[in-house]
Order: sequence, then structure tokens, then C-alpha cells
Amino acid sequence: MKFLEELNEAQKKAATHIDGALLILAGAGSGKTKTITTRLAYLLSLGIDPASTLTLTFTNKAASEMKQRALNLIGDNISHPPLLLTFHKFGLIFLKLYIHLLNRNNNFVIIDSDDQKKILKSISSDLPPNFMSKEISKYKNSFLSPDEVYNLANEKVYKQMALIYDKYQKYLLENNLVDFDDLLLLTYQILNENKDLAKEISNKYQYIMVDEYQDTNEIQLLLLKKLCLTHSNICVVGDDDQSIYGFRGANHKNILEFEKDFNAKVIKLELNYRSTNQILKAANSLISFNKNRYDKKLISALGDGKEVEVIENFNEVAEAETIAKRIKELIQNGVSPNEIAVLYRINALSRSIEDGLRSYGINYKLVGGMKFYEREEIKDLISYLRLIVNPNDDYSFKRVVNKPRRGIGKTTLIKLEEAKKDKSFIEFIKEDDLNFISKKAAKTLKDFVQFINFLSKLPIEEIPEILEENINLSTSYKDEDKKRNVEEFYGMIREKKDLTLREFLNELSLESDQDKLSDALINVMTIHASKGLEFEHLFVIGLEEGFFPLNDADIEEERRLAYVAITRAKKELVLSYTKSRYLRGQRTHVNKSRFLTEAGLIKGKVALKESNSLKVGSLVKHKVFGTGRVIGINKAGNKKKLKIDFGGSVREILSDFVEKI
DNA sequence: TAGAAGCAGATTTTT
DNA sequence: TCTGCTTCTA
Repeated sequence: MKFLEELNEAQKKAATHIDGALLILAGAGSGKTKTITTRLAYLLSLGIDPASTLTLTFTNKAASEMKQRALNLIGDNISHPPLLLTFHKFGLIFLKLYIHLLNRNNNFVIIDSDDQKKILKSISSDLPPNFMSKEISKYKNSFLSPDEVYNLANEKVYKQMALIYDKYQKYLLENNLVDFDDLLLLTYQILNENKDLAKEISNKYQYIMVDEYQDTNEIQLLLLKKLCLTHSNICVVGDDDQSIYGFRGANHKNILEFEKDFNAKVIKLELNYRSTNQILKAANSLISFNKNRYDKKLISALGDGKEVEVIENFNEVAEAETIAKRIKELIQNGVSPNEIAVLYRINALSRSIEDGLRSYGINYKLVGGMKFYEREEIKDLISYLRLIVNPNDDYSFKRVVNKPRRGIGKTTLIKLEEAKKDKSFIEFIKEDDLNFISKKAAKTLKDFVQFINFLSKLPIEEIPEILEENINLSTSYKDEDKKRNVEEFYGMIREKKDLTLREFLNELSLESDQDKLSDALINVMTIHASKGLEFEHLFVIGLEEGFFPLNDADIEEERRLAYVAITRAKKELVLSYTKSRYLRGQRTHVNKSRFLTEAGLIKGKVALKESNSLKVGSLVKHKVFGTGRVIGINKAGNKKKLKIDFGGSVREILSDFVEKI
């Protein structure tokens, strides 16, 4: 087991821990992936059956990377590879096998958040789709049924939301659709309702590992508890200080309470192999202002290094120019552009820096941005494929029936919608003589349905050619990029000839974009997108109150975000702020961020104005009273007393005793 | 039906 | 300022 020798003492301790729960608190740059892949290799080298291990990640990229690294360590002397996949894919595989226990068919289709919003929009046009989608996700993640939401609602909007939620759920059931939350939720539900199955599954996966544990949500925690029903061999890795997905439902508390929840041993990895000590000093100082955290301190294995720089500029144009100049110099001095990055808190700040980079002739790539399969043209094609798989998918029908233009506009669709009643569009068009619309439109629709029907009989690899011949989608777009994307997608389909179309579609909706990394470009992205990455030379812009921190709602998460940003830097870190910034057609004067002071980079008084994000209208959970909604907030000394409506009974409770959901 | 013009709204987003 | 949606007009 040579590979153990590559680890430091703490890492080795973590990697060789076998039985019982373990929390590996892996600080930024402390060799987290190395440690857990080594642990996996170690388990396998002890003769543990790969099939009895289960490693869960959040991204496909992380899963495949870890798998590769573990296999490299162990070599090819194992019968089959260990199971490494995302939480969602695990849910998918599980539901394929067991969704019948909920009386549902396993030919369900996964919808992404975009589809979800469109469905919600069609249910209600007077609430913002983002709001609806967030609310519903909250309900699902706290196991609230539409009825329960209705009973908890104390305001009109929430009553309305309950009805929308109800309609949405019915729509999903009718069309046999599953959203991202469902993949986890239904899996949990099945395990919860079938005790024997839960035991069987738990027995099957004797060694569970979870990556990025700080990003898990409530359901994921419950799911893990089910998986650990018959044993306690769960090893989770994460860093509470890098929990930055709270707004998406991640519960920072999970990692803080793992020790208690699973009676776990804790091992801290604090030796950092990424950044110099100057950089870590700033990071440590900043994060120490957070109260809810494990105490730890990163120590550099690399020496002191260059001082962290703070630069002030008059405005965003000057800022961009200063930074572009610096980057140009770096590149001229032989630094590889892919070792340089510019980070910001919100996408809106990318514009000024892009302008600056362009005017200095620096090539950059915007990381994050629009994902390949989220693009209009790809979604169009996906809708065609979905319609082929499931002709009753009205959502997809509406999307593509007039793409390319066939002369089927809004009016025709409205007429059809009224006439078809409970039937799906395709069903109806097949059976009806359509004499209430023009002859031409009727023929077009009949032809369209026939075409879809024809496609459904083809093997997957023949679909691209026939599709392209008949609909010419790639030529109907003016944009060259779109044409290229269409071609690329056709290529992807052709490669999948050993899958059914349905399998292909489900895989696709769980796939995220693999960035084509190019060495010739510098990186420009949000801090969120930078998580897990590292750069020798790092510029973080917009360190101004109101931009970063963006607001006071969850200042600890903002601070963790700043911590993530700082710890991306290997050798050189430059933090930049301006005196005024132009945004949305308005110029505002801004003050430098408190984070600069907290990081010990500039002198100044550290303001202590903390507030938590509980507002009137927030959903909260109480250990005894369950879920309720805040209807009032009062001060009680230096604490907050909340008036909470628990589905009819109103109670006053100190904010310490409830948890926001 | 399809493009043009007018208007509100605008964090972060692993699946 | 820019985007995405609704309303207007040929």
C-alpha cells in the first residue's frame, strides 16, 4: 500500500479509518480529494467488495474525477469499479428500480429547473416563476403537502402558492415527470415507507462516503441516515467554512452537527498545500469573524509568500484597466493564462472587467454562463426527443410545434388547447378532424404528428439524420454558434447508440457542462463558480459594501464566500474596490467592504452588525411544534422573539429555538 | 402570424 | 444597461 505513504499524518489517519462514522474537516487546499480517493483505494485494497461502497458527490465531474484517481491508485486488480455518483443519479437509479412502490411507472422523465419554471408559469402567471420554484422546493424539502402548505398559509400569496403547488404536483403525476427535488425526496419516501427495503439497501452499501458534506440539505441528511440504518460506516468530507449554497437549500448545520448526528470521530486537515501563508493569514483572520463554525486554522506548507494586495480605484473602468494591465504584464512575463483568474460576487460585475480585458487584447473565458444543454437550440432538440419518447408531453409539443416556423401560432394553439380537453395535443390531433382551424394548419399539425410517430420507431443513432433532413433546425438559426451547437448535439446522440432514447434523456438532464479548458485563456467567473478551483494569480473585484457583502441577510454566508474566494489563490492575491460603481444605468458611491478590515488587510474598526435572515413570511421549523410561518418579529433584549403561526396556532418563540427553512 | 416597439425588473445556482 | 416579456401593427 504505497499510496498511503503519500499522505501526511492527519490525512493518513482519515484514509485508514474504516469502521464507524467519520467527519473529515478538510480546509481549503488541504488535499481533500487525495485523502478520500486514497481512502477508497485503501478500502478496496483490504478486499472490501467495490459493490458495497457508495461514494456520493454533487457533480458528475467530481464523481468521475474521484473514480479515476481511486482506480489509478489501486490499479486494475479489482473485479468491478466502485460506485461513485451524484446524489441525484443515485436517486435516479433507485427510482428506476423502486418507483413502482409509489404506484408510478419507471418510464418517468426528469425535468430541469427551466422546465419547472415554464410549467409553473403556465399554472400561474401572476407570481414570479423564480419565487414559485423556490417556494415549492422549500415545501418539498420539508415534506409539506399542498394541503399542509394551505393550512400554514396566513397570507394570500401563500394560499395561492399552496394551490399552485397542488396543480404542479398533479401535472407532474399526470405526465409522469420527476423534478430534481423528487429524485431525492421520492427515494427517501420509498425507503421510509418500506422498512425491509431500507434495511436491504443499507446492508448493500456497507461503506458510504460523501463529498462536500457542507452542501447537503435536509433530505440528503435523512437519506444518509436511511443508508446507515444497519451500520455506521459513513465517512463525510467537507469544510463548514466553504458552505456557500445556503440559498439553494444546503443546510450549513448538517456539517456542524454531523459529529452529534452520527456519533462521529472528527479529523481536521489544516495543512494547506495550495496557498502561501500571507494568503492564508487573510483567510483565517476573515473567517474567524463567523460564529457558527468549527474552530480551525489553515497553515501553509509553502512558506510566507507575497503580501496580499488591496487596490483602490476611482471607478469600475479604472479598476478594469488596472487589473487588465497587471494581467497583461503577468502573461508577458510568461505566466500561463489559465493560472490567472478574476472573480466577483455577482455576474453583473463581469461587464466592466470584460471590457478592460478586451481593450488590452487579453483573451478570457467566462466560466459558468449558459450551460450547453440549457441553450435554446439544445432545449428545442431535447423537446423533440422527449416528444418522441412520450407523445403526451404537451410541454414539449408546445415548444417545438412551431420550430422551425410552420405557421402554427398562438391562436391555433389556444383553439387546440380548448378543444382537446383532457387529451394530450398529439392524441387529439390524431383523432380529431380539426375542422375548427384552417385546412392548412390542420394538415401541418397532422403531418407533424405523423412525423413524430415515424421518428419514434427509429433506433437512436438514426434520429439525428432524419430530424435534420426534415426540420433543418440547424439552418433555421441565424446564429453560427447555434448551428454549431445543434451539430454537436446530433453528434452526442449518435454516440449513444447503446442507450435507449429515454435513458439518454435522463442522463442528459443530470449532466452539467464540462468546460473545455483552454490554456490560452484567463478565467473570469463568479466566486460560486470558482469553488474547487485554484489559480496562481487571483484578482477579486468589487469588494464594496452592497456588492460584497451583497447584503446583510446572511452575512456569515457572505463571509464564507469571501473565504472561498481568497483561498483560491496560490501565490498572488489582489483584492480590489472602487469608490463608485456603475450598475443598471446608475452610478452609486460605494464604501469599501468590511471584509477587507476583517481580513486584516486595511486598518479600521470592525463593525459588528450581525443580523440573521429571518423575516416575516419565512418558513421555520421548531423541534416540537413543527413547521410554521413567521408572522411577526419583536426584540427581546438582544434576542429576537418571533410570532409564529403553526397552521392555526400562533406562538411566540425566541429565534434561537427555530431553524429557518 | 411574425417582427417591432414598449416596459418592468434585475444575487449567487453543483442537480 | 440589458434582457425578456407583453402589446402593437403590417
